[in-house]
Amino acid sequence: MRLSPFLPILSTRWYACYAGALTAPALGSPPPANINLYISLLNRCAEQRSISQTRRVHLHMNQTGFPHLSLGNKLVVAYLNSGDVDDARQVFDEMPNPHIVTWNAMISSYIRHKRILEAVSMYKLMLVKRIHPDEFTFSTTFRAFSGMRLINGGRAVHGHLVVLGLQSKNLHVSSALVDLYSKFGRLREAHIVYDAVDVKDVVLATALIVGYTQNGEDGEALGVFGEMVNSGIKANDFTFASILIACANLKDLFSGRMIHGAILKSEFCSNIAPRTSLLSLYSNSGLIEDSMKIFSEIVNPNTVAWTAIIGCLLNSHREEDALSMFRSMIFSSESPNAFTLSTTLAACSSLALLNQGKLIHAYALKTGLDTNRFVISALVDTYGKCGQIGLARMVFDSAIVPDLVSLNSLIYGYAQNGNGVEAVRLFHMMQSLGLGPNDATYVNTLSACSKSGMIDEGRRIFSSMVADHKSEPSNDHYACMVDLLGRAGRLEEAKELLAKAQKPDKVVWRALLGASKIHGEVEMAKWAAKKVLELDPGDDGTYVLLSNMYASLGQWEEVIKMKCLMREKGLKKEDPAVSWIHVDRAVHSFTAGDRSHPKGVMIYDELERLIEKTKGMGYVPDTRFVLHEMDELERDEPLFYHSEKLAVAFGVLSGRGKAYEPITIFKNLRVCVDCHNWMKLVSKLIGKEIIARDAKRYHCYRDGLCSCGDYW
DNA sequence: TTAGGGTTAG
Repeated sequence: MRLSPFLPILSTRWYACYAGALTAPALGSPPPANINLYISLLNRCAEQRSISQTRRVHLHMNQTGFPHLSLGNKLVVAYLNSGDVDDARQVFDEMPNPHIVTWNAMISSYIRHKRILEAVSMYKLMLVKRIHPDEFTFSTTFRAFSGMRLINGGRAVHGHLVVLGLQSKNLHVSSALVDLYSKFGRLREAHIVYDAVDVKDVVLATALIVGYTQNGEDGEALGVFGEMVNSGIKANDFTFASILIACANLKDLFSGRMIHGAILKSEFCSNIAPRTSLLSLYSNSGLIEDSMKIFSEIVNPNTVAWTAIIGCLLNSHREEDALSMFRSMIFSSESPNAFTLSTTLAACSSLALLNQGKLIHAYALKTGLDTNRFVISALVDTYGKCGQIGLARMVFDSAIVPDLVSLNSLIYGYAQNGNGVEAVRLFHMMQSLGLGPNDATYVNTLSACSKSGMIDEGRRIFSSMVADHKSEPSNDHYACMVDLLGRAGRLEEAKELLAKAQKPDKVVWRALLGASKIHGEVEMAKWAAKKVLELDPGDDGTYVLLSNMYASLGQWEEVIKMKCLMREKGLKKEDPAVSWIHVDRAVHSFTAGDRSHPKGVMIYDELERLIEKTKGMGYVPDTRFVLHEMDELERDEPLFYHSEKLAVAFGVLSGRGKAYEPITIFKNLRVCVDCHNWMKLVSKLIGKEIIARDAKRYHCYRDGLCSCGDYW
């Protein structure tokens, strides 16, 4: 048999395929057009999802001049299956009368490729051409409107559905509609659609359950789940994954454990989604070891499972473990996504690990995840908490669309870094960025005013919050204002303001207690402490705070009373003060009077030397704070050996002779007044910047001054 | 057709 001149277009295998279908190929001429041949070829192209073969058959059809109009539907599907929506559309547009199935295939392909706008315009084109949509059209179009976040468009399509009388019975349509309304928080409407279906199935019920959990109505989700089980519908892995999230949000360990049992008995016990939800359930209930066990039983964790376990560790304040889990993930076959990066950045932010944060930033830039708003916010937060407010600002400015959370983080960054003026400036210009303040914006801005002593500005913002937003200030806002006024010594004014709070919580009273302590107002401190303990009798921090205040005033009998009271109540002591510093890729931590470091002798020598030199510059030890972080056993240790001083001494020792680099130390509690004064002088003495991050903020000491302006 | 993981504040 002579080969056809068209053979190069098709491979031998394909030739064999059509040769078999041809009855009598004419020698020397193109194969005759044969509809059955093309149908079989196009079916095969669609099955094998092969774009190159689809193009060849298409070309072949053009070359033979075969009118492919009747084959258009097949050709469109072959292109769509091969992932080429644009070529499919071209063929589609040439067809005089595409089949409804072809319209639907086009719409759902656009959705699959996240080209939602085109999906919706396709639906509109259908209406213009007076093509009657069918049930499949509706279910895909609802998904398109849901993806575009256009509730009104979706509603209008719902209207068409009702007009055509197709609305109630079809499960696919109803599920898509429940999903659409749920995504817009319209649970009442979602539930009406759900109720209208007589014979429900697991997908429909799961869509409603997910709607409720994603809108914070977890109790309702449990209700729908109960109804579903009672009506004999069997849950699948999607249902289990979702309902466990409802239990996790409600911290309903009892129901969660029952569902865990049901999963173990089901065929879905090894599926990853329900297992991932179980992780979250146990983590939310404070059972991190159970979460770890479940994770360890997952054979090949995917990105979601890795992210979940990193988040669990973070929630349990095990940031170091969260980071090492992230490293394990990098070595696995799964790649981090935006969820993973924002979670991991939160761990970096919490530990103020600048270099780790920068590595993740680099990864985000490389993978294009740097445009994700969650990643941006987490980066702004991390840089802010690492004292790199310039970088935080750069990341914020790099966002194409400004985002409220990242702006809130930036405001807080400026607050922490002692630039209250810029924080307030940002607050005032946010409207021009098209962003409206939320509760967190006010908390952050007011706390910026508080940290920078901007009393009048804080007052103005607080009043404007009520006037402009007509919202009642929350306890958090009252706490900020009490803190602002109290720190500035206006305790009576703070007390008057507090009286206006409808139902002040312990956060508000603790703000007053803290301010009273700063100003040595014993009676007010006692009153505030009493209120805190009424609201939370187990608040050990309050006992410690009172005890420290008595100590700073030299009222030792009261100190002893407090300690006895704590012992009686079985409360644990406050966490001991720890300071740490990163040197040569290792973390070196110190507690007060700690001599356990291998270079202990050298560190103490260095510290003595620094203290002597700074005394010469006017350093006078402030002995009021001796007990601040000392245990009874260490009371005889001089004030000089506070943890942050040891960390600074080690930093000076390690940095000597090396290229310039600021000394960065961290402390788990707030930095003490004496150490604060001392570090200012050390920065001048050694001609280097000292950066100290304490529990609340950053202090950048340079040339004898601190960025906080001595107000923290 | 339905699912699980994410950023800020006191």
